[in-house]
Amino acid sequence: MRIAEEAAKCSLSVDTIRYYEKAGICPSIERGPDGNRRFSPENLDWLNLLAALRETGMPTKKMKYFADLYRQGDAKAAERKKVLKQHEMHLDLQQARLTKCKALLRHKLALYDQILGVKT
Amino acid sequence: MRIAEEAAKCSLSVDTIRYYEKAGICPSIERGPDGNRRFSPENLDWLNLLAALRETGMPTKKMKYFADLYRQGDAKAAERKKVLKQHEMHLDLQQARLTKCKALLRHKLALYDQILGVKT
DNA sequence: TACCGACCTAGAGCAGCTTCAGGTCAAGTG
DNA sequence: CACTTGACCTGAAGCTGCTCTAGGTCGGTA
Repeated sequence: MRIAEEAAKCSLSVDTIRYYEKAGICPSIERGPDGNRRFSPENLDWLNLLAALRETGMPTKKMKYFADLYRQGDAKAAERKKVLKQHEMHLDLQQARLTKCKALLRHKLALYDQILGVKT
Repeated sequence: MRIAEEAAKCSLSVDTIRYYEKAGICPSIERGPDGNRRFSPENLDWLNLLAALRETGMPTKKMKYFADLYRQGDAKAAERKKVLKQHEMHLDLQQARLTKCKALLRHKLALYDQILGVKT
């Protein structure tokens, strides 16, 4: 009786967590004698990271690649870092999109203000 | 012999444009006597807006709703404005996610620097 | 006339969840 | 002690939003 809480904590749905584990997108999660998942702090750290990566547009394929590197241990730490670095750059791209969209919306909304009169 | 260029201009794929038109997500696009689409400035303006909205996470259902309002004319202008306003707020949410992810990545990258030594 | 490139449509395929059907188990209730 | 309830489990089907494929049309060049 844990998964619902933990899911909420890291802003993933219960189903998404199960899906991620099954697909190897996150490292596998220990089970109790009842067959239910027992989340370790490490698990939570992972899920938190994955949630953040997903929310900012990382494809699951890349997340899986990252998880695969993790399973291969410290030898692959440098490569893992590279994946994160890459995503950091991707964030800038998204930032640009956000800014562009914001400007466009402001423009459109100004037009609506003209049409509608500035009541709202 | 137009769609490929126009698609590139508004950063949508040719297939996406066709899909949007067919699904009523954008207003329909005029055809020449050859059956090919002839994009009006208005069409381009729409596609540009849709591209920006999509890139920042608006679901197609909402885009379609917006297009439906447009087809209903000026009477629905206020409602259309509301949709855009709503998305403007959604942008802030995304901004927060971006910022949070950025902080998390910085933290993780710092840890990797410790493990790997600061070579990179 | 034959081919090439850019367009067209309908429909299949794919990613990333999300929902559903059917089942287990532990705890509380009459 | 049987029974219900609630949180978990699994495998598989369903949904969204494209993306790709197959098969075809049309206008221009060799």
